Parts: sequence; C-alpha cells; structure tokens
Amino acid sequence: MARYVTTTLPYVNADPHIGFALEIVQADVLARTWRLQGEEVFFNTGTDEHGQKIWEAAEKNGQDVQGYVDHYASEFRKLKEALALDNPTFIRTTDEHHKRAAQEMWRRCEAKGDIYKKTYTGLYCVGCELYKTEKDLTGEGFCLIHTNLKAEEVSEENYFFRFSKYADQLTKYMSRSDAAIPQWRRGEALTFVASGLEDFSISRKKERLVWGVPVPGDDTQVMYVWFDALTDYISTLGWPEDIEGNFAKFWESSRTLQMAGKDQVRFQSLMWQAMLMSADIKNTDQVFYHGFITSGGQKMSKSLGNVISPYELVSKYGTEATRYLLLRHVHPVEDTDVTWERLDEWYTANLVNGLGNLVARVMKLAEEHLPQPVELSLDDTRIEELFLEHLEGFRFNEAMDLIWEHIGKGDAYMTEQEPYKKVKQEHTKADGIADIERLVRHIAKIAVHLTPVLPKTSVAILASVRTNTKPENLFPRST
RNA sequence: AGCGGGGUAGAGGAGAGGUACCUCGAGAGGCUCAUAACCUCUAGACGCCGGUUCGAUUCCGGCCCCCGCAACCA
Repeated sequence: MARYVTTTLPYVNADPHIGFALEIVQADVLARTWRLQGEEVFFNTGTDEHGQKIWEAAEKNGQDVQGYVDHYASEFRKLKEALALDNPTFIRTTDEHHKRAAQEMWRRCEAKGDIYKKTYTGLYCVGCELYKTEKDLTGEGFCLIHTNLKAEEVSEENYFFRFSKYADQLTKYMSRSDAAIPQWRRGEALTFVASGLEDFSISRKKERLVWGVPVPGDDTQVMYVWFDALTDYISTLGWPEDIEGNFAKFWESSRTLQMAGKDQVRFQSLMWQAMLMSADIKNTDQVFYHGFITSGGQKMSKSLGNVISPYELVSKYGTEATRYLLLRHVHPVEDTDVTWERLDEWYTANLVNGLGNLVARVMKLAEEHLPQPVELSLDDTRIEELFLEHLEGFRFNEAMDLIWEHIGKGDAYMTEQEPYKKVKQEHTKADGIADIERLVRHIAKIAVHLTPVLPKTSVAILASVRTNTKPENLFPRST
C-alpha cells in the first residue's frame, strides 16, 4: 500500500522553528520506516507564503514580497540537508499550480452551495490589522496591544464557508478512533463541534489583503490564507488534473497522515476536513498532533530571547544528534522543556559515552583481533517487531529507548566477558574472539535499528563492521 | 469562567492495577578494550484528601498548584 505523510506548511514570517524541526523529523522517520518496508511513500512539506502579515513584513524589511518569500522558502528548504530528510516534496503556496488548485477547491465548494457572501461587522484595530472581539479590548474599546488606538467599527462584505453544515459529518468523522492522535485531541475536536460551529470567513477585500490568491469570479476579493494553504496537501499531488496519477495513488487509495502541532486541531481535523467533504474528496485518514517545546519553562518567543533554532542545534551537535535529541528526549505528544544545559547532558551521556563509545571499544577489539570482517546473517539485520510497533504508534521516544537498552547491554557484556583479557591468553583466546564477534553483531543490530532514526550513523557503523575497522569518533566530545 | 494537559528520588524525564525505570548528580567498589569512557553495588520519589479493590502511585471523585487555548510562534 502506498503511504502519504505531510507536515503543516510553516508560515514564512519567521525563521524555521525548532517545533517545526520536530514535526518534520517525526514525519521523516515514518517516511523512512515505510520506505524500508518497501512501500511507496509521498512525503510532503513546503511553505505557506500568502497573507497580509507577510506583505507587511516584506515592506518593513524594504523588500519586494516575492524576494522576501523566496528568501524564506530557501531557508526552509535548507532543512532537508540540515536534518537529513529523506526526499521530501517541497511545495510553495505561491506556486502557480497550487494557486490554480486553491481556486478549483473554491469552485467546488461554491458549486456545492457552501460559499456565500455576508456582511461582517466588527471592531477593527488598524494597528493589528485584525478584527477584535470584546475580550481583546479594554472596557473603553481600546486595543490591548495598541493601547492608544480605539478599535473602529468596520463593515466588510466577505465570502463565508458553511462550516456549520458539516457538524454531523464531522462528528461522524471524528468518531473514528484513529482520526486523531493522541486520542484526547479527538475529544477536543468533538467538544468543539458539539459547542456549535460558526461559518468562517474565507476571503478579504483586496484593499485589505493584497498578497493572496484571487477569488475566482470576483476581482475585489482575495482568499484568506487558511483556505489557500490547506489545499496544499492535495495540490502537491497534482490535484485536480492529476496528470501523473499521484493524487489517485497517494491520496485516494493510500493511507494518509498529516503531522501538526497541538494547536492545529480546529484547522486540520475540522476546517480542512469540512472543505474536503464539501469538495467530495476523501478525508485525511489520520492527523498526528505533537506537543510543544518550551525553554526554561516558557514558550519560546523572540521577545523572551529563549528561542532555540534548529540550525543552532545542528551547528552545535550535528544533524544526527539533533535528530536524536528531538526523537528521544522530546516527548512525542506532551510538551517538553529544553535548555542548552540539558541538551549537553543528553548528548554527552547517550551519544558520546553511550553509542559512540560502545562502537569505538567494540570495533577497536575487532580491528585488532579478528582476522576478517564478521559476516552478518539475516538474523543480525532483522528489525524487532516491538521497535516497529513503537514507531507506527508515534512513540518515537520508546523506540529509541529500546535501542539504548541494547547499548547498555553491550557495555555490560563487555565488562562481564572481558574479551580484552581473554585474547591475551592462549587458552582463552578463541573464547575471546567469539565474544568480540558477538559484540560486533550486536552493534550491527543496533545500527540496523538506527536506520530510520539516525540514518548517517547507521551507515557509518555498518561500514565500520563491513571493513572491520574502528571508525573515527561518531560523536565527538563537545568542549 | 470554560476546555484541554500535567504534578514521579537533589535536578530533568519515562512508565504502569501487584519488584516503579532512564539520564545527570551523591557515596562505595571494580575494570583498562574504549571518546578521562565502561561495569557493579548503595542512599533517595509517585502533590493532598476520600472512594472502588485482596491490593492504587496507576482507575474514580474532590481539593491545591503549574502550563496551553491572546501575542513575533509549531
């Protein structure tokens, strides 16, 4: 069966966030795991590039918008190299094909009678360029952020999507036990639907939102970013024309998975699913919601100055260690607090002293005492069922724990059997050599399990086993 | 207010109806193959109060605290 996995598309008004790195590394591990099992996989990511905020950010930087989004698109594209991502397809919502797809999505919903025009009256803060509700304003009607600006009452005619019409269908969809992971996010979505759905606005007047996809058949309106961006999950597959057949293969007749942050439940599991229902397209089979990474007990934010960027992680610890830290020490679905101090600790304890050191001590003995490389058997390279179950169940941390359990066992075996002593005495030499061979098989088995999670390390260990040589330090001690 | 998540040794985390596990740190031994690494042993913990149960830290209820749902942001 073909498989499909996508990240959400990050909005390009800031540098890549560590939370997005988490999301895309998790997606990558799944894509790699499936590919190892011989499945055909479509792995999608990209950038969300429309919207008023981006227009403004570009103006603020004195850049033209296209140049601005091009710059960010390339910043996000670099993640592929930095995080060793296995061949993701990279879509930009400013791609011509994507814009046509978004317009086709609009036409389909419209044909279904799910798009209508309505005058919206609200309190608008010019500073924020956003409509505000009463709780966003002071008692006197001033904006909480721009405290010197009084929100103005503004009326605007926009297009709305009949979200409310899909309440029953969404409830039914969310009743599938695997529609959202973890389970409690499903509960959240169901509660939200039960509380009553309000149709949402899907366009803005062109004067207010210049940088967006034009609404088909109405030059005065532009699509609001959500409507446009969500469509990327299928436009990336070539929908609607589907000349190459990817949509049929990877969406319609495959098991589809979306990865997203925990704040995305409403958008991914409800709004987007309602749009698909309206357009008569198959719903996403499963959406996985990861937790957030905090730093020093607080949400990362530029103003607090506690942002840890994925590129900083990679330049300090390297690609493989960054993947390791994200997969083992960040909880898949709960929030995790991360500080540089803790990152150093995990890196040294588990990669330098753990994995790296074990490989070094085993291969040093092998290089000196084995006459030839160990022949690996089929059994040495078989992946444990439990390991795969953990990965398929999004328990990346537990899958990693399993590997590190074996690393600990390798070290213990070495101390108990003392092959380094045995090889020095004629009458125990053969026994010592057999121990070393067993240890080499053991690290080979560890390497095989590392394939989807730490791909380069896995290759390095297996190469070292094949040539029977001690490798360069896999994880150098950081100074 | 409401909704959701969480409170586990000195620190940070995992886990689960019946010996509570991992990393760092502390104490005592051991080893020399290894990246001053590794192994063994020891001390030390399930927020509070009830309930269900033969048995609760785990399930249920109440309470107390922390975090997110608003922001440059995933």
